[in-house]
Amino acid sequence: MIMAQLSTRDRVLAVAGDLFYSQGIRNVGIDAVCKEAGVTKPTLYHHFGSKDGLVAAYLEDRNESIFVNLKNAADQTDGPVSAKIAALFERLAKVSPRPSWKGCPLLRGAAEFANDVDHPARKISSAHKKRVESWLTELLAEHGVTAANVLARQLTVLLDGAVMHVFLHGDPSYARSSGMAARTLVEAALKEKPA
Amino acid sequence: MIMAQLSTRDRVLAVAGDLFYSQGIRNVGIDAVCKEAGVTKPTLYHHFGSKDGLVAAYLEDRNESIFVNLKNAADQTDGPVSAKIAALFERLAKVSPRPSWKGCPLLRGAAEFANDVDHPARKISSAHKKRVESWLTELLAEHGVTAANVLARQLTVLLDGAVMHVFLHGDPSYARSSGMAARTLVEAALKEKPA
DNA sequence: GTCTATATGCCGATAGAC
DNA sequence: GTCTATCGGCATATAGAC
Repeated sequence: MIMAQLSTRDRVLAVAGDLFYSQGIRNVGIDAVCKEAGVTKPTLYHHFGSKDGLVAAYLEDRNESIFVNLKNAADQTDGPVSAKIAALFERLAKVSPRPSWKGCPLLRGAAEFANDVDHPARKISSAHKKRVESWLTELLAEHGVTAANVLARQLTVLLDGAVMHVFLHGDPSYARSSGMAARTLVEAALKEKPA
Repeated sequence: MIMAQLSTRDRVLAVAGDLFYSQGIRNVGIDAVCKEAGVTKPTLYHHFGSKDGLVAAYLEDRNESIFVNLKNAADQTDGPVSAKIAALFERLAKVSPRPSWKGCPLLRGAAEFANDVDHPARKISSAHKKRVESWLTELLAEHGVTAANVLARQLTVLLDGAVMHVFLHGDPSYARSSGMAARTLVEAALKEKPA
């Protein structure tokens, strides 16, 4: 990561993001973030207010980048909707073998704060998944799927299940198996009432 | 929980399980477990060796009870395989609204220790999901599904995706939507080569 | 906006007695 | 098998100077 040109705030956020994602949010202390970013604690607290504030900024950042990546994967795939959907799973299969890949930061964040429904991590994670679901609903509807909202839910659930299992077993083949299931679901929905 | 008749070890384990599940493993200290169980730290360490040892015992315990519950849900449902599979999702919809329900302890445990592939929590969680997958493979094969192993993977992934999303949004309807998808997948597999 | 220095409390784990 | 007492370390957060 080239950070020389970043503002202090952005540099701290970038470092925190790396550490939170690779080590787990609750497993990373403010001290470690400060040390790695080359700032002192009062500076960090000046910009983010609290650790929860820093966590929220981190997850909002991932929310945005992941959403953009998903959209790009679909947009850059030609062919029927089923191919666009399959591309999301193919992207998972392609990205997950990287040593730094450790699952979905939003899902993991929500799991780490299971004790507190009102924690920012929970709210941001839920909103992110709803956002993906809404986007998929639009995409499917545009391509003539009736009851697009139901199928969008099913595919979002399937995709996150795939993420969890690829992570759990360290095996990207779960992404491809799940991608085949996604294809089946899309095609079954199209048969109900063809476009 | 009635614990008067339990051995010290089992009482500590029961208390630790409640706390780990409701508060998150990393968020619960040894002190809290000891206080709640009415023992001192050396006693806990005598029985479990370390916090990781206690965590492993907790997750092994949940592995067993969850697996039994899933099997029971399928066994107690009559009709075609698709109905037995749908029953797993129906069980999720039924159980998840309880205030104490906070998702899958194995998935959450794995997420909490994302930084360490060799942590007992990771191994136990992975083994548990493989166990469910193997059981489903058998169940599907017995009912005439060809390529039962592929379908078992897809259904396991879908089920855990449903668990995560029901948890994330606090909305059991994700279980029913996913159950419908599971039905579709099973029926599509049976059409490939009917029993 | 960034620093030095520190408050305050909880963490996992253990020595040694009985 | 269970206790009292305690170790050393790290957690989040802040007071006050510049």
